Amino acid sequence: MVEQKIRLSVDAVVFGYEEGVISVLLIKRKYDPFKGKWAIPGGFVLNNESLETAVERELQEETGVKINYLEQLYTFGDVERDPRGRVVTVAYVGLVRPNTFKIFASTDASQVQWFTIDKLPELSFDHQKILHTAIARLQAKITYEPIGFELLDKKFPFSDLEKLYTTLLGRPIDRRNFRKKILGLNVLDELDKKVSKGSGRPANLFQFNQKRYFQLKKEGIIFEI
Amino acid sequence: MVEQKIRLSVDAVVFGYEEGVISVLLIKRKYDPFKGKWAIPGGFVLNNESLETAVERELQEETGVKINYLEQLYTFGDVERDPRGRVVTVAYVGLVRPNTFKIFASTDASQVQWFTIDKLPELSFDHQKILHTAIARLQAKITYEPIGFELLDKKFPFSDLEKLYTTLLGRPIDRRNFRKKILGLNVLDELDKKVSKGSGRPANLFQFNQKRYFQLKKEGIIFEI
DNA sequence: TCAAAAGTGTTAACTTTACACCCATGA
DNA sequence: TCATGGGTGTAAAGTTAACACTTTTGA
Repeated sequence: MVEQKIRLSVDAVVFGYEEGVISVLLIKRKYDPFKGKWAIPGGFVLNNESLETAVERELQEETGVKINYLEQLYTFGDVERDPRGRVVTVAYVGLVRPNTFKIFASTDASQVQWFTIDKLPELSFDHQKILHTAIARLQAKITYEPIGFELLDKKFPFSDLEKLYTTLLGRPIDRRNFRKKILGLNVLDELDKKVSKGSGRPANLFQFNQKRYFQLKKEGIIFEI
Repeated sequence: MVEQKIRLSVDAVVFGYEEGVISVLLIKRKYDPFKGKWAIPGGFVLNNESLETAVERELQEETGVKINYLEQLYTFGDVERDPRGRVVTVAYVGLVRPNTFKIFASTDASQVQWFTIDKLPELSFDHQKILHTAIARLQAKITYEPIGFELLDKKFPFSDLEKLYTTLLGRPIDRRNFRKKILGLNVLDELDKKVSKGSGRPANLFQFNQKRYFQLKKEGIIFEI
């Protein structure tokens, strides 16, 4: 048997949400191949680190993000996907709260930038395919797992959640029905605090109760929009 | 940067269904590590083959199965999952019709055998974890994608489908409601043929119309049980 | 007092569930 | 003619969808 010459990398599609806009974090590549082109952050896995550790390390190194939620997306292994040779990459989806940290470019990245998901630049490797797979996963997943909260502040007005879902699903949502449904799931705690956004009636703040969610999930109650 | 010493393998959890029983195909390992123990079929990816090709090749080599449906499951990359060193494996789920081929053991396998999924032997590596992930995927997926048909004969009596779902979901199904629902999805062609199983009224045969399914899927109609 | 965003219920349409008897065949 | 599995409809319960006005605040 010939020696295996496959290298393994990880890549992370990191989504952030702010004010009705979903963005993806991309880096500009400092080195060849695809020098000067945009790419999903990622890199080679070290011999003694888990895949998740590798993702977090690469993200930290290249961009400075603080990952809030991370899940494996898919493994891309086409023979010709990397001009340097055979590189198989395990792609992840990450969710972050962009307002809780400052991004910076470092190591392999000459720039880091948030891109609105409907104004993406040309990407390196097969990263467009990966990105589209990730967007599809995110859109599908928010309808059956409570991951939307990972994109919002810990305490948020209900309208933020509604707007997030409107944006991600790409269609309007009936406010009354949505509120009824979500509150009926019993995983949000309503706080006493209120917050006002410029003008208009101040909104009550809510907080996702993960503990209660896991409890309910164990009992077979499912989250579904 | 130190040289990467990670090897990449693929593994396939192959499910078959016959007469109310879901089985998994396992091999008995011919060589160390875990020599003589049961394992999911799989092996190392060659430098110039895609992951899917690798799965199909390994399955063919070790067991002789004819894969009917194959989908990527998850990539398992724990540092300590293989005693030989760092091996990351991309696991797949395969569905087959066991009555359409003959299994045989070859290359790394000293035996190949179908195991009912609730009478599994002790497994090598982290294969138990992989297998459980695969079972969960199969159970979840048959409720929102028409993959159950891949386990049945091309032409099947409705009761076979019903029994398959009963088995996989692990709960009884109302015959009338199930029939209404499935036929309402409009993806089954009713044939003129009938088949009789020993005694009782002969059943009409049905056939899954994949073309129509893809058509309907494109139009946004979703398969759901 | 006006503009802006938050909050709130009811009804009709639709979907899901529960349920039992007759039919066609082979032994 | 009996045993066996196949085939069929209806009504009640539950869920989803449609819809508009009042409240609270800041300017």
